[in-house]
Amino acid sequence: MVNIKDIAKLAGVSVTTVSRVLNNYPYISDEKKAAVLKAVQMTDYQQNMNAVSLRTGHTSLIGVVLPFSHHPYFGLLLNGIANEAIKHNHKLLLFQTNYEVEKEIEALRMLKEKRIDALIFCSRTCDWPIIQEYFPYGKIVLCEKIRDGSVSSTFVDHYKTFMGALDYLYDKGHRKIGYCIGRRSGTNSLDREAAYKDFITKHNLPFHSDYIYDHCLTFEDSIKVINKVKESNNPPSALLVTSDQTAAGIVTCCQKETISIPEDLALIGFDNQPIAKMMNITTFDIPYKEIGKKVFLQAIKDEISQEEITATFIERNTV
Amino acid sequence: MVNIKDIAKLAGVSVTTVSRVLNNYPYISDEKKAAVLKAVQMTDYQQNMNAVSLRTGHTSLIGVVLPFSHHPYFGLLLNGIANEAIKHNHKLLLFQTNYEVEKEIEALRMLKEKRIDALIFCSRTCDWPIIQEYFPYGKIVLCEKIRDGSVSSTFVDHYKTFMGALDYLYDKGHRKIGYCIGRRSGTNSLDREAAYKDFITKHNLPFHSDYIYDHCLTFEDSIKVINKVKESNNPPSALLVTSDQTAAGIVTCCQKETISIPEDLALIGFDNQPIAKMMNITTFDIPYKEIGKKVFLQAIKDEISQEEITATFIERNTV
DNA sequence: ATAAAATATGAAATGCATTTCATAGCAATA
DNA sequence: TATTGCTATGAAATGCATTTCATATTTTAT
Repeated sequence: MVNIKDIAKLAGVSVTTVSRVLNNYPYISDEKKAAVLKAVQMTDYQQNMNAVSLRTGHTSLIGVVLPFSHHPYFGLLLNGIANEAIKHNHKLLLFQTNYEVEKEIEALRMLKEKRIDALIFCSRTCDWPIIQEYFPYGKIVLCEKIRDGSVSSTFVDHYKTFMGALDYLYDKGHRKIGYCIGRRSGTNSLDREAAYKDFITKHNLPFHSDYIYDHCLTFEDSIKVINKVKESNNPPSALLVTSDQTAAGIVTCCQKETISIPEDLALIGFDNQPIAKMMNITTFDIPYKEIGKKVFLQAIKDEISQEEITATFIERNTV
Repeated sequence: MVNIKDIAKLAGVSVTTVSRVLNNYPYISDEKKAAVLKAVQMTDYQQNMNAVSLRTGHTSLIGVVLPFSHHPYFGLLLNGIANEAIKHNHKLLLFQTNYEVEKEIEALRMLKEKRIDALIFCSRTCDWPIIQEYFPYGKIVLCEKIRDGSVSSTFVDHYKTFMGALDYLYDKGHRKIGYCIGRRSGTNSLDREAAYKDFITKHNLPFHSDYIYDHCLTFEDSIKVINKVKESNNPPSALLVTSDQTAAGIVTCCQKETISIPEDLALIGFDNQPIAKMMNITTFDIPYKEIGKKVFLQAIKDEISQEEITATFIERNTV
């Protein structure tokens, strides 16, 4: 394999000059530059990026942590990040964690190993202090609201959004409201739970723990929800569904089960995915690609910043 | 930042010994080993993987090329690859190409730059000779049928599968069969087109170019299909839909439009996604996670191999 | 008892490119 | 004219860890 030394010899210059040509250093005579370029061409030379990274201390690689990539939520986010990465000539290292802490730590460790310049957490399971340990080793960016201003993040205020949705349903007359969520833990989920609890307290409504439907991520997860709703002798009259996929599934299920929407069951989805538009589901538009873009930009910037993204309510026909 | 030299000094041994301890070389006295480990612990030392990679020539990084990650097809494939990568202590570098050749070449270049050990193409746009150029620089694995045995691949025989589906529809009495596909180009699409053309030739059926519906990937892409079907004065009586997402969308559309399935329009989907089961769509099960797993294994193995994956027909209610 | 094999350790070479330092000619400025 | 700034180039140091040699001490085998 040909290296910079070979090029130098071939072009009759020093390795310094070769390096300078390769890195567009301005003060090089045209002859030497041409000679180097010719040698590169002839030998089909390519820098060894491990050597470059060792020397310069950075890799143009950004880590992305997400539990799985086959859900539209993460798919879209990843898409947004990837598109922006391309623009800035960075590559992405993917860490699929299945929500396992050990995998998240592995990703963090790669900051320390200098294999990545920064790390984006699309979602996390590990505790905050673990993340903090790795602050010295590179930029860490999250997709959740951060109390202290210690790291950059781009986030949707889920408390606010959830409360807005709940109030809307309340105004429409609903008193038995439930919600479907991907997982109970995680900052974003806890924020929504807090909103839900504050809401029922505010309006003096009874708390039904069975109005909270867990593990709702996909289209088919709706089956379990509708089965539970059918079995209940006091079912909710409205559901907040944190994924449009599941909301669409619920609509489909209800058609089969002759549960009419919104009369028997009102629905508010989240994400404003194309399927929600197609099925006329009232939802919140959340610009995931935009979030992906922002989060990437934060990852490559030196300054720490917090960006709040607003979810916009889209009224359609399921309430 | 503390390096191996610092550890050596601290532990009172040579850097060689430190390296050996770190790499589990067998012949080290217990005292020295303990001293090194203690120094590592104390200083929170972590190897610089760029230096390791520079020296050893490999990175434990595998590149994955795919057009986009927000479609279940690629999401599932990626998931399968990622799960297997974890088992083998490898990480994935993601190349999202949007089917652009330039991006694919960038991915290939990273083999040459020694940033990745191998490259998996989930889908490609670039021509074969371009790929061939990079054979010397690392293992390349594809998800398509390979003529010559020059690279490893895991693939579904789409010609065979498509022909099987067409024959099935023919036996059921269908003579006006169309199909929905993601893109017209690409080996897999061309294989299906070949099957389609051979099929109509075999049965002496007329070729309607408008029976081929392009750009069908997502649920909502079904709208265009159904609109075209409605407008046609000689619409197909059956459709092969290469993505269950789109097939599910078609089912949903048809419900609204009161086109009854399978009477007015028969449907065979592909992928056997959960949504197909839920909506009772006749489809082909294609084990994408399994393909992902295989393809990863091929990427880290030295030998070249070709693995054919069989798509299994699942009869449900849309034919 | 002696040769061969196993255990244990370190100095120095190596992988490859960037960057600092040093040097020198030439043009612009004071 | 003297001084500063720009252009141009290369030797050597540097980033960090692995691996090859070289060497020495113990064991084991013959």
